[in-house]
Amino acid sequence: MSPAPDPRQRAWARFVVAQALLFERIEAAFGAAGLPELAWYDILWVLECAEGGRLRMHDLARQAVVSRSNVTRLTDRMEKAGLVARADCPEDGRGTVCELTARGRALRAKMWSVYRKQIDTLFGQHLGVREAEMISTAFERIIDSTNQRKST
Amino acid sequence: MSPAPDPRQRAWARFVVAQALLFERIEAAFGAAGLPELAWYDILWVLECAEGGRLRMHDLARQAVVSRSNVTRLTDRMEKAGLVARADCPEDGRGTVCELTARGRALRAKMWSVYRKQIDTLFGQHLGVREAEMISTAFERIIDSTNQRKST
DNA sequence: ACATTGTTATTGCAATTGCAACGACAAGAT
DNA sequence: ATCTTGTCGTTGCAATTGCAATAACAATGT
Repeated sequence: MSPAPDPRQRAWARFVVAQALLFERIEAAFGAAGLPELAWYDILWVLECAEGGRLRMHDLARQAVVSRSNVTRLTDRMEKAGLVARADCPEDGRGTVCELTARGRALRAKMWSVYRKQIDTLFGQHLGVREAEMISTAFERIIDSTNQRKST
Repeated sequence: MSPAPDPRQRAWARFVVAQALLFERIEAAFGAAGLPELAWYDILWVLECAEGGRLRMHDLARQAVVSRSNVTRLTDRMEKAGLVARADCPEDGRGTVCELTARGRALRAKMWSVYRKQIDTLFGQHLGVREAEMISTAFERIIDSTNQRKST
């Protein structure tokens, strides 16, 4: 899919390559700074956005776009590192809530300083404001369309 | 990074989420059709684009945006499946060339029919032509910028 | 109350990946 | 020719991931 004739397929091709290259660079930057991988950042960020810094595993998985079993292993390791804490859910005997710790918040802030620089250098630097806004709205449409299969 | 104030950071946030969701769906579609994973498609496509359907491992890894060791394992499995064939490189005693087989071409075509539908449904469907063109050029700039560190 | 069905989080296991180290060869200097 | 230095492709090993199966509980209907 290199000389794709259709502009939409062409856009997809660039999207795929850019994605691979950028994540590679970002992971390298985290590694060079002695910080954990991007997946941990995502978990920390989703938790920090949540009411009370806590979320049930199911919701955490969905919002971080990670498989159910994967979020279990991920939070296992993060709990060992003292970044999150798990506790039984009082409203649902099956459930578990995952809560951000102070240490988790601190690490996310530290990771963000590295992440932000990378996003700017590798991505934002090459976009005009109008372009960035267009990409936001377009991708938001795309994201919403994948979730439309349960509402109504 | 949800209510990101900066439009570029907002664009990045959507980019990350869309990427995860779309790849998840596409892999699921391949799996449901009894086809291999997307990584195999990428390798097949890069080879098919190459002169003579053959490429040295190093170039294959770079063009498919895969680590060196990973392309070795990937082509190991694909060779066992009869999709590619490896041979020593005549011009360089260290090198290995990886060549697409007829079976490999056939599988790529079959995978494309599934892949194409997914790209259209999940991605292209939600973009205007102007938007698609803008995304293509913007991401091309981004891709090019990551490679600029060796020329000159 | 009870049985049935669905959901939640976890785990075992196999498969995949990244990282560092390796052997084989090429390229350039002396 | 020899010696260093760098590159190519592969592999061992540890870590990570996906998939299917599981136990525990919720929700619904009878």
